[in-house]
Amino acid sequence: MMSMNSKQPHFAMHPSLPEHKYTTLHSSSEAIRRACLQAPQLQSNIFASLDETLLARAEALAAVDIAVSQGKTHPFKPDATYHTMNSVPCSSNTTVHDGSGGGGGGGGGGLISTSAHPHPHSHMHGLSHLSHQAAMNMNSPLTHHGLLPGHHGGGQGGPGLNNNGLSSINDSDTDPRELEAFAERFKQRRIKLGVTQADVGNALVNLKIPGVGSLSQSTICRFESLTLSHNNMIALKPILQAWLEEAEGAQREKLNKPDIYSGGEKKRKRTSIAAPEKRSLEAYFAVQPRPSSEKIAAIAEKLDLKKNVVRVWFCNQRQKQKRLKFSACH
DNA sequence: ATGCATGAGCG
DNA sequence: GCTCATGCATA
Repeated sequence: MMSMNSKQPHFAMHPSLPEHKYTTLHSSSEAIRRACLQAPQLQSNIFASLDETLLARAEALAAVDIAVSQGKTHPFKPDATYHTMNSVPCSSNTTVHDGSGGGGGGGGGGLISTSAHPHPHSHMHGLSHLSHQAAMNMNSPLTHHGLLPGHHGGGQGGPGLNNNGLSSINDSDTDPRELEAFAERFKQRRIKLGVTQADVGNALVNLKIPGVGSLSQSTICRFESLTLSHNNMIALKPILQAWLEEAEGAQREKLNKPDIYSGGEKKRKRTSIAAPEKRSLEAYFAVQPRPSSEKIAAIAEKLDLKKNVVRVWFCNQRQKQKRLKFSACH
């Protein structure tokens, strides 16, 4: 009985997407590169004054990348993972500077909404505001929701501390290793319960935890695969743990007493950036992860992509890289 | 499982 | 305009 169909319409604003060729090709070499290449700052200035030249060069670089990536396979996955892979030596310096590093500081998250998709735009359901940018400021703003596990702000990891009695976080809760272990346990137990990721997300509402609504399959999946930010992982852990305990408890009950009961709008079109363009973007990104609006416009024009698409791509790329760096260092 | 996108909150 | 948390759509 939870009637909600968590799909609310919500049209993106692409009147007519470029409908590029759909290709799925990932050059995972970037992962490696990113993990090791952690001091792009040095080139910021250069990029600032470069223009066609560098762009062209970046593209040339991209071309090289193509050749390379076509010839071999890489051991790494293209996307960052939270896994503690100690193999990659993190340059002592450039480690995890939280977002504040670049230029845009802030960063809020979604809000903790109730699961009752109130508006036709039911976008953010779940908790969101959880960890926020807790890492940047040691005082996580979300704590005022009582949801976020508090903690110091050391380096990347720290959700602000909050002792509302709601959730006190211990060092172990923020320990990457522990989170990783929990995620693994969570997945196994979830599967044992025969529940899908989507089910979990929707079931969270039933926990009646203040501020906690539902979450999407995507988020549950990312939690299990550790592809969320560290703070996000920390914020979600207690919630998912609560669900797990609840679910297992319910199942036990069911086993004891057999019986009881067992049991529209328009869709947004996803833009797909073709492989060649993607490679170029990656090349640009390697040179300058935070291009100015003008640069973005220039790149967009060169690649025949919408400026906003390029901007968002860079944003997402930065998010990914951040995770990557973090996991690489932990 | 993951790519592209939205939107809150912040500077 | 960015970061961050999160979602829809899709491979």
